[in-house]
Amino acid sequence: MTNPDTRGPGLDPQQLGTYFALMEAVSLLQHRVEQHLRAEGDLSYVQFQLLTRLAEAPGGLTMTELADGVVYSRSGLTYQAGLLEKAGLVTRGPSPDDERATLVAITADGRALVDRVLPGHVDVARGLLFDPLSGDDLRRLGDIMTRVRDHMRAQPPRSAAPRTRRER
Amino acid sequence: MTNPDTRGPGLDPQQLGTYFALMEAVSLLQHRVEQHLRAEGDLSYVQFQLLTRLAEAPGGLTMTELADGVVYSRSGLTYQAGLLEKAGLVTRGPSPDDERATLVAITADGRALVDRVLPGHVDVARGLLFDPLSGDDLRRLGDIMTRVRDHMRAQPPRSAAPRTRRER
DNA sequence: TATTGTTATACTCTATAACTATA
DNA sequence: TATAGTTATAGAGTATAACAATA
Repeated sequence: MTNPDTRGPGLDPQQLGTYFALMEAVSLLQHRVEQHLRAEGDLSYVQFQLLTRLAEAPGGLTMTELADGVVYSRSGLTYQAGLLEKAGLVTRGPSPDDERATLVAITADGRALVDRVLPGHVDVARGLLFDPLSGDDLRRLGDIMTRVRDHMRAQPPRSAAPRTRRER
Repeated sequence: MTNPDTRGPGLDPQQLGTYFALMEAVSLLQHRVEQHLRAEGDLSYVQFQLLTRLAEAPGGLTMTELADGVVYSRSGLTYQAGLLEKAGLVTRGPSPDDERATLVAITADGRALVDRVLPGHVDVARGLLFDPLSGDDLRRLGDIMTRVRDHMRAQPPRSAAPRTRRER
């Protein structure tokens, strides 16, 4: 009957509550932010992430560098980069350093779009996330989430070698 | 050139950093958690959410109640409920109170699956989220995110009446 | 008339595997 | 042989609109 008392250890109710509150809050935030980006710039959040990352990389990034941390598959990035290129927001070209690599760079239009969309984007985040927080809450949350993010980045992808999982 | 000094107000660098750290950390967390749920119980996170919600609703929930907070469209819920029903994890039947409503209830198999998957699920969350946090961090994060979630729940869906957005 | 839910459908996104080319 | 990237393709998920039934 999903009675907390009958479950094993490792299910600290406080951790569970914190975890669920975090996941629900961020899900709501993501949804609103996606709606805003789609309405304002016809962008998904992933595309927005790629553009902002490229906006801070003067010389452009290779596909591998660009994918890093955005988590998903190579082909997924190729797909997204293709969309951004078609929209004129990025360019793709061969890398001088490594003939295998593709260098992706943001265009002036891409920068303009980021600059146009970012203020409203942050307004949405502020209205939902920062409104109910004090200055001290904000500092603490920033400190906590920065540590958590760095910890997660350092975690091995859970399976650096599980090659096609055995089917039986 | 996306120079912070040339952007309007409302773009507090500390807020921005906190926001991005939060979004990236939770994205990574979601990804890992989805992988675990898929491998362990052949469930998406949304399906897991629906099941856990139903596990705490003795008499079952109507589709509308079940959808509430999970944000997405009616048809999306019908789709997911159909999958869960096909898998034998929930049942759907008419409501005695309102002939229009569908009552969704979790089955014994559904409960068993939740109970089987939850410990590992929390293990993943603990390894990624709670590991780098002190007890005090945890309390504070729980307090903050609970307030934020409640604030977000209270926010009007941004447009309680925007009926098909005018196309031009 | 408004609300509950389903269906049909189109579309976006993601992932796997096979493939090409360079290191 | 390993790495960078693309392509083909299949599958999951989501949203919109039209619809049926009940309040």
